[in-house]
Order: sequence, then C-alpha cells, then structure tokens
Amino acid sequence: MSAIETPTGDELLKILTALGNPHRMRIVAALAQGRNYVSRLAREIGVSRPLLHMHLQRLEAAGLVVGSLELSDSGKAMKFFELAPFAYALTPQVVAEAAGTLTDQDENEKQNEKQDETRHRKARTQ
Amino acid sequence: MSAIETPTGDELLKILTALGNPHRMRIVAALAQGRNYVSRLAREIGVSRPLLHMHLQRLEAAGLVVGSLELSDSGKAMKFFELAPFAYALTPQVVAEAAGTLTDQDENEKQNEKQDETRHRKARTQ
DNA sequence: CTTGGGTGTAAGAAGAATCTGACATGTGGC
DNA sequence: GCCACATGTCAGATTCTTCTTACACCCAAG
Repeated sequence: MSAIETPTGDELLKILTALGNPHRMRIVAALAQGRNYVSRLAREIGVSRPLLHMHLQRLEAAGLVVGSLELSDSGKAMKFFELAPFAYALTPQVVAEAAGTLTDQDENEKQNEKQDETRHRKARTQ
Repeated sequence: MSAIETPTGDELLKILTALGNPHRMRIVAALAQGRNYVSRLAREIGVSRPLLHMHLQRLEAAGLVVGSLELSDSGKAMKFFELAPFAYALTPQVVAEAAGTLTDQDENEKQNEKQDETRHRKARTQ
C-alpha cells in the first residue's frame, strides 16, 4: 500500500506548481500508461522536444517522475521517464501545516547561514 | 466525514494553480484558524490589501474559500472569508484521469457567441 | 561523410502572473 | 467638514513562466 506523504512547504509548493499546468498534467497522463523516452513522448503528445525537456525537468525536480539515461541495444543513449508513485492529500490542514515551513519570502540568505558560522572561527593572528 | 472529490481537468488545474503559490498557501493557513475579513487578514499576514484581494479571488474561483459580504453591527460592510472544506487526492491516477477532460488550448470559443454585437454604426448624416 | 535519430542546452521572444500605487465609494464618530 | 476604516478596481511596472529557434554532441547505417 502507499502511505500518504506529508511534504514540507517548499516541497508541496514545488509539487503544486509542477502539476498546475495542462502540459504537465498530460505528461503525467501519458506516463501513467508506461515509461517512455523523451523524443517519442514529444511526438506522441505533440510538443517540441526542448519544451518537453523543460516540463520533464520540472516534474522530476518535484519528485513526480524519475528519469534514467539508458543505452539501447544499438548503443544509442535514450532517456526514459516513468512516474513516481506519489500520493498526496490536498486538504486545508495539509496546506496550513505546510505553509508553516515555507522558506520563501526574502529569506534569500538561506545558504549564507552556514558560511556565517564558519567565518567566525579563529582570529587572523597570522 | 468528507468524501474525496474527483475534479475535472479544468477544475483540478484551477485548484493546483490556486494553491501553488506561497502567499495563497499562507492565506489558507491563516483562514484555517478561523474566518476573517480582508483588511484585517491583510494586516495579519503582511500583504497589501489589493494584492490580498487578488489572491482571495483566485482561491474563491477555485472553490477553496468562500466569501460573504456582511454588515457589521456598526453598519460597515466587511467581506469575510472562510475555508471551504476541500479534500482532494493527488495521485498519478487522479491527474491522469483529470488530464483527459482538459478543455485546454483556446477552444474556449465554443459557446461564447451569444448575441450579435452592435456593429450597426449609423452614418450620422445630419 | 552524410543522413537519421537520440541527447542536452542557451538566447531571446512572447505571454501570463504578480505587485504597487492610485483612485473611487460608503459608513460612523468627533 | 474631516478622519478612520471598511469595500472595490484600475493602470502600469515588474517579474516569472512558457515556448521557439537555434546550436552543440554522440552513435549507427547507408
């Protein structure tokens, strides 16, 4: 069985913006019928390959699909994508809880934190 | 108990794009603690009132919140918003099924034609 | 070595979403 | 009248997302 995941605010945000797009919804629908590689998928759903590439990246960044570069028997590199078995509940409580852990806003100094700590070390006595 | 709703493609798309925004997630979180009126909510979550107005419209259009214009005992008009008790499941199957009913593209001009526009510009020859 | 099919990515145009700063309206109280 | 506080809306600037059009590379078959 599949447990219902409880994502953090940023994760949920990425998931929602990833799925909140007609093309990407269709991509998910297409992959629900089985894995596929990029060029073929692009032909099947009538989308340019670079565009599909962008959408797949967005879906993969949200953890909704997984891609793997494989070598076909004839030696060609082909990138296959398949669905990740995600399961999220969309309720006010889930959204409210996730909103509490949103790291957005002007908290741009997100990764500057760790640097600030280390730069406080020993004085430059040389 | 709350049954899990199965939206159409367009509905799900509106829901996802409505929730896929940090501000609107925080608005949902704020309303999860009780109903509130616009100006006060704007002050509490630190957002300009016109901006909050826009976000609330988006949430209401998606059916996630409901607003009602009420008259306070002192006669002032105040628009209260509260959460709608939504509950959606976010799984590949749900998305795939919804994607099939996407009325996407600009096939919006289906029955948008209702009446003949006043294209009779009379020649004002006096 | 050219063609066909696979991969990735970057630049810039086009479009949509977001946000601010006015403006307009109504009410009650001083 | 003026102020405080509520409502709504609009124009424009800004920013983000989406999409096209190129370019790069690799491998195999003709």
